[in-house]
Amino acid sequence: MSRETEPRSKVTIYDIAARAKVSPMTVSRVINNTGKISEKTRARVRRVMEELNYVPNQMARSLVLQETRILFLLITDITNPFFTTVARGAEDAARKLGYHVLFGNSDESLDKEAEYVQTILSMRVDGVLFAPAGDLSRPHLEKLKAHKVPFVLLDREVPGIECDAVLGDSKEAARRLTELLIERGHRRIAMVNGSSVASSARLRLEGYREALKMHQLPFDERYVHESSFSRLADLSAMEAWFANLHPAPTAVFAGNNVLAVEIIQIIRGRGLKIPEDVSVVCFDELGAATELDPFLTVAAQQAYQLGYLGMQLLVERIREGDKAGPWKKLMLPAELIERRSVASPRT
Amino acid sequence: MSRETEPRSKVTIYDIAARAKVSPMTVSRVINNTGKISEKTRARVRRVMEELNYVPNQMARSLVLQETRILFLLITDITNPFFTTVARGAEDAARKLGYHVLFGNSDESLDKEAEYVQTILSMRVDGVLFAPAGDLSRPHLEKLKAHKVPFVLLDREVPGIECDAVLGDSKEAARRLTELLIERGHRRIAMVNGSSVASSARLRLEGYREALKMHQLPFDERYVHESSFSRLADLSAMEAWFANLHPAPTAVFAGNNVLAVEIIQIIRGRGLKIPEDVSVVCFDELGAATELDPFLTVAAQQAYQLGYLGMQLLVERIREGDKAGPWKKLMLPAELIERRSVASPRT
DNA sequence: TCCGATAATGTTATCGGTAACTCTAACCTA
DNA sequence: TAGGTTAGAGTTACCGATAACATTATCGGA
Repeated sequence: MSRETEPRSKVTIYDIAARAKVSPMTVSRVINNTGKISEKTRARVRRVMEELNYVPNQMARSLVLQETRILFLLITDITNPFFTTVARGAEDAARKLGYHVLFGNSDESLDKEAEYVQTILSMRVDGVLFAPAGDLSRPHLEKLKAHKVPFVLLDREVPGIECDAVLGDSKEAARRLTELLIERGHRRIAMVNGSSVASSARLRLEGYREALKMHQLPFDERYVHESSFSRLADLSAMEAWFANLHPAPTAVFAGNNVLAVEIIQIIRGRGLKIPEDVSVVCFDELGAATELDPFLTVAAQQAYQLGYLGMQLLVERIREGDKAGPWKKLMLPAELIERRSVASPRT
Repeated sequence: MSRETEPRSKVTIYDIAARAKVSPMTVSRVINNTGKISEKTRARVRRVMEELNYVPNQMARSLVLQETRILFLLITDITNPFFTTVARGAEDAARKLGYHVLFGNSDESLDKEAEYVQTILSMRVDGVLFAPAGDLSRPHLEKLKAHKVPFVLLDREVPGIECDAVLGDSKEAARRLTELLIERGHRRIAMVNGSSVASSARLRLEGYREALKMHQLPFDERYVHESSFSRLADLSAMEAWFANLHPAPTAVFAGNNVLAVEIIQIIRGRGLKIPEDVSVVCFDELGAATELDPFLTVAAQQAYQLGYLGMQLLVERIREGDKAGPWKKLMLPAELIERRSVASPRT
C-alpha cells in the first residue's frame, strides 16, 4: 500500500534532503555534527532519516575522505589459538578506536600473502597489522611502503624492513625454557622449530643455543629439526629425524604449540611417556581446551596484548601521518608456566 | 632525483590515461578486459600501469558498480575452535568465489550484534553469513531484510525469519549422544546447555528428551542446567546446580565444547573421576590441541563444511538477485566420535 | 539608518571509477 | 560508389558523499 513508509534499499542523502526540504549538504552536516544547524532543521532531518531508515554509504564517504576506517589483520594460521587470541585483541582495539577489521589468513604461504597485499592496496585500507610468512615477505612489505600504507609487523620481523612491530621476546623466553630443562638435569635437549625464514624461529633457536652455551653444553645441529609453525600433513620427516637421534634426547623444546602437538604424537607413537621418558616444553598455549588437562610446560606469549597493542600502535602511526616519529618496537615478555610435561631425566 | 619513477600513492586511471595518451575509459577497458581495444594500445596502457605501479581503487569501483565484493562473517565466539574452523571454511570459499571477508565477533551479545549490523549496512557488503546470538536477533535480521542485504544463517535459526541457513543436525546428534549414554547403562543423565534463546540449544535439549523418552526414562528438568555457549567468568551457578543434584547423575551431556570444559572442571573439582564416576559427552571438538589426549566422546560438527557451504550458498543467493528461488536449508550431520570419557555407571 | 559580523543554509566541484552513448575512420557489399 | 558495419577509440553523466566557497537573513552597534 503505502510505498512511502516501506524502506527501499537505496536511500541517499538526496532522498532525505528532498523530503526534509533542505539541501543534501545540510543532511551531511546533521549526520556528521559539523557546521551550524538550527535545532529545528536538525530535528526535522533526523526524523526523516529515521522514517526512511537511512544508513550512510561508507564507500562513498571513503572515496571523498580518502580513508576507509578499515584496518587489515593478516595472520599466518587462523586455526592456531595463538593467532585467534591475537585476532580478538586486535578486533577489540580496532572497535574501540572506531575502525573495522578485514582479515586474511596467509597459511604461511607467500603466494597467498601476495594476493592479500593486492587486496589491501585495492581496498585502500587505512593500515595493516601484518604477520609476515618470513623474510621473503620483504617485497610485499616494500610494496606497502611504496604505496604509503602504514603497517605494523606482528610476531615476526623482516630484515631490511624498517617499521613498527609488536613482538614476543622469543629469544629470552626460549633461553629460559631451555634453561628450565637444563636445571632439571637434561643434557640432550632436542628442538623442533618452525622454518628459519621466520625471525621468531631464528630467535628461538638462538635462545636455545645461548642457554646451552651458558651451561657449557655442546650444540649439536643434528638435534635441531626445522619444520613448519603451521600444521603439516606429512610428519614423516619429523618422525624419521626423531627416530634416528642417537643417543636419544631426554627432552624436546618445540618452537610453538602446533609443533608441540606434532612431536608429542610422534614421541608417544614410539611408546615413550611424557615426562617420564621425554620432557617437552613449547612456545604458546594450546587453547582453552587444555584447561581440562593442563599438561604442557609452556612459554605463554601475551597473544591478546600483541593484537591489542599492535592495533593501537597502528592507529597511532596512521594518525601521525607524514610527520613520522621514530619506529616503535614493542617486545612483550612471555610467561613461563610450569606444568607436568617436564621431569628429570632417568639416571 | 627522478620524480617520475618514484611511485606516489595515489595513481588513478587519469594518470595512466595521460601518460599513455588515451582516455580514462580506455584504461578502464584494459583493466576490465571489456570492449574492443587494439593490441597496441592495450600493451601501451599495460606498460604505463606497471611503470606507475597502479592499483585500482576498489572503493570507487564499488560505488559505481553497486557491489563491494565483500562478504561479512559474523560469529558469536572467535575463541571457540568450532567457529574458527567455520571461519577458515568461509574464507576459503569466499576467496575461491572472488570475494573478501570482513569479520565480526558478537560474543553472544545483542548489543555488539546490533553494532555489527550497522557496520554491515554502511559498508554495503554484498552479503552476510550470520551466526545469530539468539531469537532476539530477529529485529537485526529484519533490518537486513528491509535493506535487501542477502544473508545466510549459520549454526542457529531464528523463529519468524525466513531465509537460507546452514546448520548442524543438533537434534539428531543430541539424541544419538544421549542414547549412547543410555546404552552404556546410564539412567540419570544431566545436561548443561547453552541459552535457550539459541535454536541449537533448544534442539539439543529436544534430542536429549527424545532419547530419554525412547528408552522410557523420565525427564526431570532439575537435571538440566541452562548456562551459556560461550565462556562464563562466573561458574558458581553451574557448580551449585551440580552439587545439589540428588541423586547425583552418572553422566553429563554438555551442549557444546565450552560447556564441556566447564562442567568437567567442576566435576573434577569435586574429586570425581571421568569416566569412572561420571561420564561426559559433548557437542563439537575441542580444538587441535586435544589430539594430544583424545579424551572426550563428542558429536563433531562439520565446522569447515558449514563455513564453506554457507558462503557458497550466500554467493548463489547474491547471484540469483531478485528472481529468488525457494529458501535453502543445509543440515549437516555430526559425526559421533567415541573416546574415553564414557564408561558404564558404577553398579 | 546603514554596515559588518554572524548564523544558517545552498551551490559547485571532486573523489576514482564505469555505463551508455557518440564519434571517426576503415572496410565491405550490392 | 553510396550506404551500412564495425573496430577502436572518446564524451558525458553518475554512483553518494564532503570540502570549500557562496549566499541569504538577522542583529547589534556606531
